[in-house]
Amino acid sequence: MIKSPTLLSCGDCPIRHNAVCATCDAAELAMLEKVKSYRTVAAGALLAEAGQPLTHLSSIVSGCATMSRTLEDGRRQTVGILLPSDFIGRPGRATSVFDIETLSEVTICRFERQTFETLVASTPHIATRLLSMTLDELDAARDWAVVLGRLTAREKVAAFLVSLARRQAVSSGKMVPQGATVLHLPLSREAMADHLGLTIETTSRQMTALRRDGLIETPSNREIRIPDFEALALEAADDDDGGLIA
Amino acid sequence: MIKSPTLLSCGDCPIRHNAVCATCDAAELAMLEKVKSYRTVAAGALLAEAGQPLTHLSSIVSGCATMSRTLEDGRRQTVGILLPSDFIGRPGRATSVFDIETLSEVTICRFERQTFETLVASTPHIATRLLSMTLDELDAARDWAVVLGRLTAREKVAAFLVSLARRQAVSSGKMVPQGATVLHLPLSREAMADHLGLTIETTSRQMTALRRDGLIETPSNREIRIPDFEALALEAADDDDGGLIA
DNA sequence: CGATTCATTGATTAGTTTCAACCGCAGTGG
DNA sequence: CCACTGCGGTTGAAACTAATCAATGAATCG
Repeated sequence: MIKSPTLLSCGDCPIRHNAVCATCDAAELAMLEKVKSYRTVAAGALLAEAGQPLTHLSSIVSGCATMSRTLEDGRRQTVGILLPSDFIGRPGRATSVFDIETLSEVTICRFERQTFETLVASTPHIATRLLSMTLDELDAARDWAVVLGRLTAREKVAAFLVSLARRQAVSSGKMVPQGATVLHLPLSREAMADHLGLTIETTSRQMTALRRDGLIETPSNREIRIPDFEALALEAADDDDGGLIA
Repeated sequence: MIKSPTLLSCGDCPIRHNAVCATCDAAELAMLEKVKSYRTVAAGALLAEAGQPLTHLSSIVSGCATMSRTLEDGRRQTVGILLPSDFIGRPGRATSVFDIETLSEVTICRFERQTFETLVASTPHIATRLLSMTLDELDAARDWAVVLGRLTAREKVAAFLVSLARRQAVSSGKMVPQGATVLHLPLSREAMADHLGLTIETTSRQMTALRRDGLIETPSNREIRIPDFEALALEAADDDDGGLIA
């Protein structure tokens, strides 16, 4: 399950400019360098479990994971898709509130909780960045509440593809997807359904419907081509214009 | 709409120990005192509008408000119920992402954005407290996603009453509601429905059903008596035990 | 007292879930 | 080599939950 990590210096780190360390200067990076450690985990692993102690805080360096909660009777809701530069764990709380499960092989950059909390307290660059990231996540979580509470199944699926396309566009440099876009789906239909508050079947049907209507093409199950991004965004009913407000 | 504020010193402030200023010392309070101003607004006022500039950040001192978004076609989702000590506005962003609407007469303690952001940068006690509050809100937003995505109408209504009872218990000193509890509903059925992702009619029917089943009593439309809090919590299916993890 | 607003209740409809079957593909072992 | 099995995904039919449409009741306010 846990593979030996590839050594990486912060300067070469792919999430150097997006993660919690984004605004750190050279001296601060040197401190982080001393206390960080990488870990690579196979797909399907539990990085954290609801109610269980979480000894390390970490950033996703590569790969994809979900944050979810499962009710006693088995109903599951995924409350977040974790992609590179996303943060795992909650400073100031010793146990995890959600399950964190890897969807692909995932490499994380981790810090022992106590060490990290000391660092936050003593390094304003990190504290400020953490606050900013947390505020962004809060906005995203509330945006998602609108999707879960008020959109139809078709709109939910469209909204999910649109949000994923936006995140992949951001992390690959170009800020906003436009016109034709190709999208790699890091999730199974089941994981999508868990995030959308739908069943697998409904999710699949809506994917089929979007394909039938020419809004998406599916070269393979995990690849989506969006011929006209704006048209798909329109299906999502969410009047979010891409979050360019900042 | 805007009434003349009652003068109040921070030491006497009802949210002194719960708001963003909770961990400030006397010197820090003195600084806040100089730059704060109170404002009291009638029920039904818009404190902020999605997409519009938000010049002040504030804390709710008394009263109740909702944070919501409305889609072009009129569908509305409330993403948060704001009660005393809750924070309004997002440091680092000049415009509001949501509508903030008062449900009752509301008094807020407000700070000009620039001033507050300077204060956050220079006062670790405020920055830390703000981070901690934001993290709590993030957890709450994600918890609510589970409600919106996976609970039935009956469970949603029960979950809402349970969460409101918990918040009112916390703010009135006792930490956890137990046995028989009386609850003041600051929201109309419509506001409840908007928060639950349901229609007014369904919300009303589920209230009736919970009353029929003896889980709640309704002396008036805005008053709920919960004879057995644990029984109601059980109806909510949400295995949250009250968030005592902190 | 009529008008208005908010809440409840009933009947019907629509959208999503549930139950079930089937397909395509990859891995496995006779 | 190829039937067998397991898994993820798709599709169909029936069941069910919540939404919609419509009417009534209760409370508040000029």
